[in-house]
Amino acid sequence: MAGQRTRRRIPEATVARLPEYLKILADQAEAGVDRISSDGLAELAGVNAAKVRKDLSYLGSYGTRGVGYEVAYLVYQIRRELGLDHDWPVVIVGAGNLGQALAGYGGFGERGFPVGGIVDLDPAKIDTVVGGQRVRHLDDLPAIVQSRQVAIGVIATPSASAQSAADHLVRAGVTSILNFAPVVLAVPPGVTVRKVDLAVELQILSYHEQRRATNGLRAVPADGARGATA
Amino acid sequence: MAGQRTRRRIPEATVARLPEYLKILADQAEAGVDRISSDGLAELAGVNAAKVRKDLSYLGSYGTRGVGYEVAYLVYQIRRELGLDHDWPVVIVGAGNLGQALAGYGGFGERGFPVGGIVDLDPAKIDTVVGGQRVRHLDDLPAIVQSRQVAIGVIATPSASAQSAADHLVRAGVTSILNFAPVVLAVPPGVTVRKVDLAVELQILSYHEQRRATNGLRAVPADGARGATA
DNA sequence: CACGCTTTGTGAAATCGTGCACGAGCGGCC
DNA sequence: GGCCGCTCGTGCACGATTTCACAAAGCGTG
Repeated sequence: MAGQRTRRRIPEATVARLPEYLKILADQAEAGVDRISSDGLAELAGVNAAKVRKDLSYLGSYGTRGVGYEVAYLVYQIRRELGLDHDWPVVIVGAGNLGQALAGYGGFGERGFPVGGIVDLDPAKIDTVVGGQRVRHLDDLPAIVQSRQVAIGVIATPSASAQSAADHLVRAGVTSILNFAPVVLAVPPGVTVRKVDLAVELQILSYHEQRRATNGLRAVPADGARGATA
Repeated sequence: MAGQRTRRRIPEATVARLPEYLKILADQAEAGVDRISSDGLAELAGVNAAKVRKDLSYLGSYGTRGVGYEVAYLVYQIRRELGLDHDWPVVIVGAGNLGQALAGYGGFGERGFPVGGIVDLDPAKIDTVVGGQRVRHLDDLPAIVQSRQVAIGVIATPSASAQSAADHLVRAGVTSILNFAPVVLAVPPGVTVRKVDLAVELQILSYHEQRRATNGLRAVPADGARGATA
């Protein structure tokens, strides 16, 4: 019972799908569904049933042959594996348009990532209140990170300041960064960075549109989550 | 000169990197750099040089051996391949927190994706002005899509309305969707969907944090754009 | 004009991810 | 208690992607 250690290394592709499964399973649990088959989950997630089984098998053998998976238990196991059995406060760097929207968007806290602080450099923004948080000066970053045990930083600054923001975060002790600025960050080994770039997403869509126009009218499912026919 | 047709099918993984290269190259061009080697570009993009060469080779043989690539020409070719030689107006569905932030964020227009319209269902939001656009009723969607030749829709609604938003978009003639709602959309074949889910990104970071805590302190680069040591 | 240095473009090998097919295990029924 | 039907877990083949390694091809120099 004492925290079974992580069994094996989970492939990155699987890790990227687990949150999706988790969301669906949590919804199902709320809707009163007790059990689900790999087929059922696959349909809801828009993926192949074999993939679901293989993905879940990395967590352990938590299914029952002939029956399926117990939803609640699966939710528990995925949460545990993803480290979602406790909250992860995040600190947002940059209280501009995007930073404010992120702080104001309640979705973070609900899903286990409460905003532990917002910092900025602009004196005009400091001490204003955004999403229930008082904006503090960048210099306070180390104190915020220490006191609230923040491990995840969100960069919502203009591109030009993003690298500096990353440096500050790393120096303050943050080891995971979600970067919204369209620049490639340099960070020391041991720090994980993920990037979200809306322009990139749109440009990928543009490619598919362009291709549809140039060649015949061919269906080209995109890489991410693709929809299935209803 | 008359639009060389697309040479081959470009792998999806490559398509996802081209916008990154494009961004870097455009920055370099602006900084006055004329030529760049696969090595140089690789370093700036945080990837392997061979990968850069292979990626670019899908566009054609636009490099000069012993010299490198001409930045301006590469920019031109990537833009052409991605279909960025003209603007792609987008329509935003949902004028809530996120929709407003997206419309207000100037980055879209600058990068060739002007906001061609915003629609919502809430009478309280309709006719308010967001990011220079008057919010219109969802019923006006077909008219907006037709008149402005919109091919790309952005879903910024609550989860519960996302599927309905997608249905409206598809019916209005949109063939590419960028979905910010944390749900799997069902769309007919021929429609491309990409999903951006902040909670998923954070949960992936959480996994890596959790793993760092459980096992030794091991460096685990994430899937997306990872940073290199400075 | 030939040589050597540099950097591209690309086969081939290695790795990673996906999907199929099927044996194994479980619950329910007779 | 044994049989049947269902669904998981997984070995295997396949396809996609990454990486390596090197021949081909410019460019500058003597």
